[in-house]
Amino acid sequence: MPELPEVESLRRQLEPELTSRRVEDVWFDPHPNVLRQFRDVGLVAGRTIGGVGRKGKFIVCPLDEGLELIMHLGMTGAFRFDFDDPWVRARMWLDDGRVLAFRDPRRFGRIAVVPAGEYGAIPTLALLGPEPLSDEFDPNEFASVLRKTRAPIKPYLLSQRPVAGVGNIYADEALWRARIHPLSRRVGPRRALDLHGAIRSVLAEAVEREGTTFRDYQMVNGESGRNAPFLDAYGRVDRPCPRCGTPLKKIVLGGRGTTYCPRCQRH
DNA sequence: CACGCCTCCTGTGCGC
DNA sequence: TGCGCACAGGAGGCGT
Repeated sequence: MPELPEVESLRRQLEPELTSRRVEDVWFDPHPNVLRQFRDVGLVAGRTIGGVGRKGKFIVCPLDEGLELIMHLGMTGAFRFDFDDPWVRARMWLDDGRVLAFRDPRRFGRIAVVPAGEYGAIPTLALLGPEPLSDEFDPNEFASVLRKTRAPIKPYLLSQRPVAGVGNIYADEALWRARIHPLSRRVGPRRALDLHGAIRSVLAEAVEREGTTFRDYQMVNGESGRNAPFLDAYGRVDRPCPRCGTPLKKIVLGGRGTTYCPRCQRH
């Protein structure tokens, strides 16, 4: 469930704690499914963390020696300090005596150490679209990209290619706000501009509220994000559309639950 | 080659 | 009460 606002909130919490810290040692769960998700994690031992950045849903930390630490929370990933339970999949001992724990019950999270900027082994990061809250997310370019695809708009948004960081919750929210049907295969320039604005506003508001806690997402201190009560579409099947009162409808699209307003969001 | 479907994993909540 | 099952959804991989 962590999408851009959740990952950005975590990044902001981790940055003051991790910047300039040296990683004394690292441990990770030898479970085969964890090993498949992790790549060269041992290389972080002895390295100093230069900062905590973010690209879409990936946390990207520059290390010395020209390396980068890439962390992705998957569905249930979380960071805690000096924390232990059976779902901790990795630990990093820091030079201030604290231990950063990566907790991930479902083992969908990923951690990798790569040469800085070399993302060939991480395809979604290599092909990542523009950062939605930065100037690189250009409305006209977005419209032009949308014109070229024939995929239904929602799964296309989830691919991370037209724009970075949008997941299931904020895709539903942005499409509802822009009044676009999630199955729409043709999003013209006018609607593309609406969607561009909706993505920006939905994400920016959620960042301000430190993310949406629907199930699993927790901040570094264990607290929940405050955005859930402000959701208009996601998770509100059969409840009235906040705009027109029509009961919201739920379909499965690309294997994912999708909630939308059958009246406001037409094909 | 873009697209669509399946898989990975485990906790939760529902109906019977 | 207990069981079985659908569901939650990140990204990767593979078939068409």
